[in-house]
Amino acid sequence: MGRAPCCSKVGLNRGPWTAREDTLLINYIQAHGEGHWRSLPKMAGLLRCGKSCRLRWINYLRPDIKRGNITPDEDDLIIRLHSLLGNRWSLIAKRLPGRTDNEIKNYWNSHLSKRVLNNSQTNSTTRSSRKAKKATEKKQKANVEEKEEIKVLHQPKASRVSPFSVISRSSSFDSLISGSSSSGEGSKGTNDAYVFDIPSYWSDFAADTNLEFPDAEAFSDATPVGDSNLLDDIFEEYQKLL
DNA sequence: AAAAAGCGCAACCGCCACGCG
DNA sequence: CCGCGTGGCGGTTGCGCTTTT
Repeated sequence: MGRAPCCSKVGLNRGPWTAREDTLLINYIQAHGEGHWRSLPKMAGLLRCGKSCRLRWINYLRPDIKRGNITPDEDDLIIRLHSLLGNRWSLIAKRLPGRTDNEIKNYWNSHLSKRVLNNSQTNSTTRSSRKAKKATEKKQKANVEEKEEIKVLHQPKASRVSPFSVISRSSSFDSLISGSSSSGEGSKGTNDAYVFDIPSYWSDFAADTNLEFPDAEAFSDATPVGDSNLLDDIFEEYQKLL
C-alpha cells in the first residue's frame, strides 16, 4: 500500500502558526468538534494541511493542556514509565493529564535522556558541535539501549492506540495503559495526578482483557493517596504482571 | 561586546494500522 | 479479501533565545 500523500503542499502555509490561524482553528473545533482533519482546514478556512491542524490542536490549542514546568513527580513518573514502555510517548502522556506526547518527548530528549545517560556513564562529554554531539549521543544511546534491552520489557513499534484495544493485539500494553481517566479532569494538583490515575491501569486492564485479575480492584481500593511507596508498588506489580 | 555553542520547543516527516467500500 | 483513505504515532528538523567562551 503506497503512502498516501498527507496533503497537497502547494499553496498551503507552513511554519509557525499565526494568532489568526489559531483562532480559526479553535473556533471551528469549538463549533464542530474534533475529527475529519482532512477536510477541516477547508471548512475552517485555513490554508494548512489537516495533519498540521491536528498537531496544532493536540499539542498547543487544546483547552486542557497544562503548560509550564514538569514537576519532579511528573519527571519521576516519566522516567519510570519510559523504562517500562520505551518511547511510547502517547501512552506515557496518557498517564500525565494535561501533558502531550510531544511535550513529554521533547522533555525526555532535552532533559531526561541526558540524565539517564549520565547515570549510566560517569564520564562527561566535552563541548562540541550539535551534530557531533548528536552523533556521540546516538552512540551512547545505542550502548544504553543494549544494556536496557534486559530492563525494557516491552518496546514495540509505534502502533495506534485505541481505548478499545484488546490484549490480543500481539503485545498489548495498549489496553493496559490507555486509561479512560486521562483527560485531566479530577486530578488537579500536578503532584497528585498519577497518584489518582495509576491504579486505574489495573481495573482497566482487567476490564479490557476480561482476564481474571482479582487483585485489580483490591489494588485500587487499597492504595492510599499520598503513599510514598505507591509508585514503587505499582512499578513492581506492573513488572510482575508482565 | 561579539561570536559560537547549547538548549527548548513547535512543527514537519514518514511509517503504520484501522476502517470502510 | 483487498486496496485506499485517514488518523495517529515516534523520530527528526529548524529556528529563536540563552548561555558560555
